[in-house]
Amino acid sequence: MLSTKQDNYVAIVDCNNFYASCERVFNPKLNNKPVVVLSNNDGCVIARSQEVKDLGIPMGIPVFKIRHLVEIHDIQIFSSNFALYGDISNRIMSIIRSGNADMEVYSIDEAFVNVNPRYKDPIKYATDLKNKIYQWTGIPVSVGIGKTKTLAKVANHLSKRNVGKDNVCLIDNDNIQKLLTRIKVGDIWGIGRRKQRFLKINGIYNAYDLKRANPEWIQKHMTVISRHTVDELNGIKKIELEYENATKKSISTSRSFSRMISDLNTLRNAISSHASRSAEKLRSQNSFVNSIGVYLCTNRFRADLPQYRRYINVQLPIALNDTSGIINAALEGLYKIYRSGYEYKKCGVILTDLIQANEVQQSLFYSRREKDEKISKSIDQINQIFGSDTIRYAVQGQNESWSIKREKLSPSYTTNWNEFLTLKI
DNA sequence: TCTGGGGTCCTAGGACCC
DNA sequence: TCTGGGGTCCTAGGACCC
Repeated sequence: MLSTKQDNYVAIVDCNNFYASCERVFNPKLNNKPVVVLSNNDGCVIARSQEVKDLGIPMGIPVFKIRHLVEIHDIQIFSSNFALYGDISNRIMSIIRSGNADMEVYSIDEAFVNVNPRYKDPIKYATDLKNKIYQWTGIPVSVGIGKTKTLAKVANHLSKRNVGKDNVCLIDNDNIQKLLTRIKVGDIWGIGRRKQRFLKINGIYNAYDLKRANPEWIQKHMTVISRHTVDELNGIKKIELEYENATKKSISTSRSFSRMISDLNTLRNAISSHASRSAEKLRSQNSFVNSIGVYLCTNRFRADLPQYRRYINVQLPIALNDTSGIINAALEGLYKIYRSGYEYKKCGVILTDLIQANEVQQSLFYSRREKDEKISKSIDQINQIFGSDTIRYAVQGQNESWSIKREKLSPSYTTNWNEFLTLKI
């Protein structure tokens, strides 16, 4: 009988310390040195090289809390450079795809692969792929293999702890009990802090305990998602690979400010810019939006200041995808929720209830809308050629005093002609 | 002084209806 | 004075992910 996809092994290819590794590719001096990459505004640690993990520095910690360690250990700090990481990610995904793989790009640094049964030896397939990616891009990856996505993720977790061989680990019937026993329940894909706490209270401590739990009981006391996790640990595929590049169901743009903002005018600039950027993302997937959410909030870490946070949804009379219409609706929301007398730290725009262009109903305003759409499309084209924000709406403001701080940015080695690496011969 | 951003999915609970 | 019950739909908020 022909093997079906149902029986195939699933592999997950996961880049090791991805952003930190990207910084190293073009700057070999960083090899063997501790490297961290920071979030927007150079706020929190969002990527750590192995050396930094070994120092016990946790993910997400604000950088000001580890200043002393930075000094002592000469930690190399970088602002996040998503242009660079995105480009390297695309290269890696192309390499995986070039092996005729059925794959799902799961995140910027991870891909699920349906291991074709013509690869008689999944471990060899994974090892070859891993070596090729390293050779062609300089990025080290780990591969986990199992009968389901959840088991592949568990195997991947183990592969980074030197289980298996050369950063490749496969879970099969022979080793599943031994390996799952070594995984804490909170390290399973889909089990977060809260579910972990609940499971522990009920005597379920490791992945093998959860594998043996009663699925009905889990569904009743947790969620259907958690039941799927139990099934997947038992080798029953419940979470399918998504081969197509799915259109997004919501689009959001938000930023923390580099300083506190109180005045409505600056908030208007920020909300307009986020609305404009969201509209671009919307058009890039050929969608229209029916409902626009706007929110703002004060700094929750400043207990000494009055706190305020509010979200509002603006329902549109007709679906839109033009920038000016979307900015107007977002500002309408802003005016409703803005209160003076607060120091705001962050605001954002969320487009929800999206539909594809062919589902849009015709309306009386059709001709007007068509014109706005054409304008937006032209702006997109110009901005694509001459750089984003070459053309923008006046309400977005001239100066961006609210915008982000990136003081430790590495060059965009691969995406900007002016910042290519130059070799001295 | 300084604390990220962008997603998906589920559920509880309110509104509304018969 | 007593004050139904069940269904659907919608949404805000939570949990989780990277």
